[in-house]
Amino acid sequence: MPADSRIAQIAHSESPSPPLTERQEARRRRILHASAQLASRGGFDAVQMREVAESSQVALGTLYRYFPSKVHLLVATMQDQLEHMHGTLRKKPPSGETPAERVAETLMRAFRALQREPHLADAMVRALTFADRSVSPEVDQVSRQTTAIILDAMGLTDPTPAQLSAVRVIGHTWHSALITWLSGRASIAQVKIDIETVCRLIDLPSTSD
Amino acid sequence: MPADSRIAQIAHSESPSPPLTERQEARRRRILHASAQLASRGGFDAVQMREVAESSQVALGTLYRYFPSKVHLLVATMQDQLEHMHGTLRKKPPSGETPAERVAETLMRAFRALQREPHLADAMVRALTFADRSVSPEVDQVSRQTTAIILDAMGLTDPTPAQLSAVRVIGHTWHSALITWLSGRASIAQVKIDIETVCRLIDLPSTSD
DNA sequence: GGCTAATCTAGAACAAGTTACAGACTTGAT
DNA sequence: ATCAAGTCTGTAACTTGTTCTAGATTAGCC
Repeated sequence: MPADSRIAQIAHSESPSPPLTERQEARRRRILHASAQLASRGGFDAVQMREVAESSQVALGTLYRYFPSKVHLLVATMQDQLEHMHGTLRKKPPSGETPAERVAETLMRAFRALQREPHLADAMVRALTFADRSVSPEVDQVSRQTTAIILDAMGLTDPTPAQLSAVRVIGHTWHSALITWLSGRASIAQVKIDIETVCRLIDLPSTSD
Repeated sequence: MPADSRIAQIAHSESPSPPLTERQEARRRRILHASAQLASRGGFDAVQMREVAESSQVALGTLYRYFPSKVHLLVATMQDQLEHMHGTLRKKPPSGETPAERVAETLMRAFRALQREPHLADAMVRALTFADRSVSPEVDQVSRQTTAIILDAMGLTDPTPAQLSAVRVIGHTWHSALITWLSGRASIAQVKIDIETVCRLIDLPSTSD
């Protein structure tokens, strides 16, 4: 069997892969840091694999061993940032009365954070939606993380299927609205309205049948 | 002034550009046809510019004069297909009682059409969400077309702002759900549920304030 | 028909993602 | 300390999107 590509899967404790050594963990961090930094400068296009490699002091081949494609790298970068954001959001829970208000508040807070680094947001979101099947596990992980953030904001531990569907739809809207904003086709105000609109789904009485 | 790139804008009667000659119109059709054909075979990756050029019997440079990038080409392909689909949908209007039902029915019908050519759908949708600012006008046109289809299904001629926002959110959900299906992260059943869920927004009493 | 500007063709050249490979370095087991 | 297996490095090659160029063709106009 080829000795290759065992590291790539380790990232998000899925399978029982051998743990990374300290130096490997450090390499991985350097790479993610370089990726985020380059992305912050010029978005998706500015994250060039050769530059990431150089800037994180790693050979190109090594970079590819850790992240098997540019999209993998950027999705991993997003996971990283999302974790960070989830932590931040936890500290100051939303203050709204209803679940819908709290979710909208949380998403708008996240949105404002992204506005501070629009290029980074661009790189991550474009990678996410451009990802093909080979990145599905990683993208799915991002979805779960997003779902967790929304459920957190709702204050629910045990959602019904109808609520889960509403949460998925909110996630859809969130990503897609973000894209329209990033590509200059929607204003911040419009994104806000759309988020508030979709959040009303939460307070809806669940369907019967 | 550079004589270049006047053709590219003509596609969707926006500015008063000189009309295409017959042979040019034919070239344009050949290119779009080749693009759709290659996309049907293997999705986004299978649409290779050199192949499109060869297959439509046009020089590479000419291809780029008509469509300034691969994404432009695929978005134009989508416009083309959408027009076709809008025509088809018009012929058999949805039968549901409420606007929400009719919209859901229409979208599911469109979804079934896409399922017949999943690779083509993949190529078009990936291009659409990957498009950067330079493609905004074209992407926007696709959005308008989608909006028109949804409004048509609702049977509305003069929507309120709240309804427009609901329609936008439905469009977001539609695109994003499509992507999750195309990349194998959601089942057809799940897409159906999400569409039905978001369509409930339509029948909601409009917000005051 | 002949002129001029615009367009088209063929093909080379360039850019960035990805792969391949030979040799140096680490790691873990003995 | 030594050996084998696995990793990392540096570099070249390959692929596909995109750009460039020189020469042929076409379209509109006299």
